Amino acid sequence: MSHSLVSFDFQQLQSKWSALWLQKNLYAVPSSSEKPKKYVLVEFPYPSAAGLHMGHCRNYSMMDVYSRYFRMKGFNVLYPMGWDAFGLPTYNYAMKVKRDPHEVSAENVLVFKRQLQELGLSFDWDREIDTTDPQYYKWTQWIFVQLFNHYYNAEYTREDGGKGMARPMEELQIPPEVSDEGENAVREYQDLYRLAYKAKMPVYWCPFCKSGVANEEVTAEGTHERCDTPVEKRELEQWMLRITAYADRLIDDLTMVDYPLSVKSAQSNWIGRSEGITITYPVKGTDHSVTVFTTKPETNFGATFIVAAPDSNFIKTHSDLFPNKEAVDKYVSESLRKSDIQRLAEGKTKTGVFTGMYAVNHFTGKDMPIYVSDFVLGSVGTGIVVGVPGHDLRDFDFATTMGLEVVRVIVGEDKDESFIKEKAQIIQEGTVVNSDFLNGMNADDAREKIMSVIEEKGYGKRQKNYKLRDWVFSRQHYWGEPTPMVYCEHCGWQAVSFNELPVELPRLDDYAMGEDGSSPLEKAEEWKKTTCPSCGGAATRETDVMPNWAGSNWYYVRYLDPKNDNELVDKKVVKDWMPVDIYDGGSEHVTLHLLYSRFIYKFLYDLGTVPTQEPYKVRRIHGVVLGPDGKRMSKSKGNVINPDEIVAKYGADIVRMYVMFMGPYEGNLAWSDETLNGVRRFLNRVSDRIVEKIASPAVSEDTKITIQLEVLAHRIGSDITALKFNTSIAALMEFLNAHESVSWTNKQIATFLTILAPFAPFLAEELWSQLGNSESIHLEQWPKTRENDDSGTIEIPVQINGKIKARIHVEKNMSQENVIALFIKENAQFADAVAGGKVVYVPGKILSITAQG
RNA sequence: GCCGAAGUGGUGGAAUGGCAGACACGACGGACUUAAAAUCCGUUGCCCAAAAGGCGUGAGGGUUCGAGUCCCUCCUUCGGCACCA
Repeated sequence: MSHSLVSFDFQQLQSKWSALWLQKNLYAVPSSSEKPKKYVLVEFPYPSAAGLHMGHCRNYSMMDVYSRYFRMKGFNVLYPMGWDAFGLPTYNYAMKVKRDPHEVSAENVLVFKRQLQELGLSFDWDREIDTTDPQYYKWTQWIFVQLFNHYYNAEYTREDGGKGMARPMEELQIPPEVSDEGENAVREYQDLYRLAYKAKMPVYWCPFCKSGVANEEVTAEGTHERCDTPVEKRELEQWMLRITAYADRLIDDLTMVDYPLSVKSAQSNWIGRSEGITITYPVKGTDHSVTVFTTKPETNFGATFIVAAPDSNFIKTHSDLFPNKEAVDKYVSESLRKSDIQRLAEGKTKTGVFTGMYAVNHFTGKDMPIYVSDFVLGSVGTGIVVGVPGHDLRDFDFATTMGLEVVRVIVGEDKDESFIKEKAQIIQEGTVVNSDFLNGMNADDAREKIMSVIEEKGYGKRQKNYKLRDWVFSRQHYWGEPTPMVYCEHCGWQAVSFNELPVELPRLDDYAMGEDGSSPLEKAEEWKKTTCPSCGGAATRETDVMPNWAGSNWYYVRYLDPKNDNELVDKKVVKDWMPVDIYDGGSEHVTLHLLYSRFIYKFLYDLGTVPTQEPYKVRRIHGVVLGPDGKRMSKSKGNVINPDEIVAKYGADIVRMYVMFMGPYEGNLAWSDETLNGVRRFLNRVSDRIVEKIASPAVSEDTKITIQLEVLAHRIGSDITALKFNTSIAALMEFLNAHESVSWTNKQIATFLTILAPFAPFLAEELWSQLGNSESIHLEQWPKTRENDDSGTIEIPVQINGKIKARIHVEKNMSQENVIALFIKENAQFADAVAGGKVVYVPGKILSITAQG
């Protein structure tokens, strides 16, 4: 491999300096310090067999510059790294090559670590964590046990004044009629409230991964987001986490954090809170009733029918009463066979069957026929909706198909009461009509009014509804944290006691998943056998493991105290460091990982383990490095750029600076060898010119260069703070372009190298030592800064009626009067314009004149 | 449909309401070289032969001495959510 393209011997520099930095443990971060703290977090990678991706290089390099800058500014900066090694890719790969995932994972970690170290990233390796290390997952399991041992008291007022808190199970009030029935009844009652609970329910199942997957991991196309296989639904008994208990806090606390608006809205869309009311209508001729949920009760005078979902409880429990039972049963069994995806694919034509029963509208007294239709989802609200065809597009479609009455109850300014489809919606700021006591009110007031009436008369109750579902937390895999639960015939599910943690993953002869979907751990007969923590009798271990999110929910807390064997984290240490000051990551994690980790962190907050309500003060979303063809890099497209090859060819400094220079932080940017060449030329010039300047430094100081260096230090500092790494590098280039042909003093050379150091740590260190320094440049303070050069003269444009007509040289601090006088002296032809017009002088920027007429 | 982001040269992209196109790539011309690579110098938004001049930040309005930037109305692209009641 030829180095002739690079004018410095980067291989020699890298091996020399990285060895020395490691030996001196240059980037070790003390847990406590007089300095202000800054916690810089990047998403930790799963170490796949393919090695580091170019995207990792870019993201970690950018935040490395950020960390190095703040270190030089006097902060105690924590920039840690670890391994999210329980990822599915590692497991799938191990299965493919038929090896123990432990071994494969350990090898991958070594490759990743070597690659990261070669890039000169300033991680504190003493704090390295690995989610597959039993000393780490001991605490992942501990969190699970705590979830099992707590319930959510939504009425509890916390110390911070907020409402709702996880409380120990012992505090849960057991109704007397339950405790009268004995121990088993009490246990069953408690199980209904635990934050981790086992439930048999239809869950998505991935036939490729042979495992259940969370709703959140299924794409809109109905495929598993990890492997793109279409998912099925199966009934499985699974551990669930009651994330829904935290739904309000997960939405409301977004006001406490600085995330991009798009991220906040993705989070709250995902949780999908809607506020409305339930209404219970009597079923005509029976003593039964039907309960709907609606967010638009002000339209209730326009309600003309009721529709229940095929899988709703109402249909299940009333089917024998329906006059049209036969037709209903047929429809229900047909639609239950269809998947959600199928139903949606069948298009907009609504189908349904009349049950033969009627509900009575409280307000109009009219009979509303009760239908069953699959456009209503059993899992949403009460699984039953009230049809208001005048103001809902779906209801309108259904009414049209079934020939049902349409009543208009809200009109816009045009007062048009016709029933065309386009008008079948709520009119913003509309006026209520045809609605008795609501007539003439605007829609918002009418909603409040009718909700109060509904509650007063006992027809229903205000309620919040969420799209968010509880989190399926079981996977039928091998490569995950064992769920620390045992099953006892007498005592039911019991948590493993603290001194038994961690429950280690047993080694197996065959790690493959069972064809029937059973966990590979089912085969660990000896491991499965255990004793019940409660009665001491024989018990069996849970064989499902946790999903790959489990370890990444809380890893940023463990970095603070990675070797603590007595607590998840030391109380004082976590108080000193949290929250994370900036969390850099990808857009693919803005819903799931962010939501899950915020949930678990809030739970830890309720336990008193962590000191703040939110884990991440600032979240930023970096862009993606695309292949040279502008598409996402992938093996199958053959457009993958391998970091090892590029680093071997150009060296770490050039690669680091190129990936930052290629475009803005948040941009998705195509790889370009040509642009990389520009950076290579720049660093060659830096090396060549600085070596020359060291050989013959200036004898007397050119203060202009000194001032320009101070301006440069300021500009780059503020650019780095704003994550504008591309323009920082442009500023370095501009400076060298302007001053490369003259000699600098040693002091000036030193300052320039200090500013360069965060970007090109190896070359800067080398030239620094050639300058005669024995300590590392990376322990230097950031140089003196100056906001702008306000000495000397400057050329400014003169704008007349919006057009540049002249240029004048002015002193930077000259007054408006003097500038105008100077202008007229040099440009007498504009004297009249100035005298009769409006004149604005923006110091150092522009002189603007607007002539009259 | 709802929510969010973004539209600037041949390309990636700069620009606290103040000289649009910084910086870099590419292209063209030149120097060096037997030649290539590497390096160095010059030109490079568009129109016009050039100068002068004019036109230019998706479109159209507006605010302002001054708008890529702020406001209104559109268009287009990308991302997220979606028969969510």
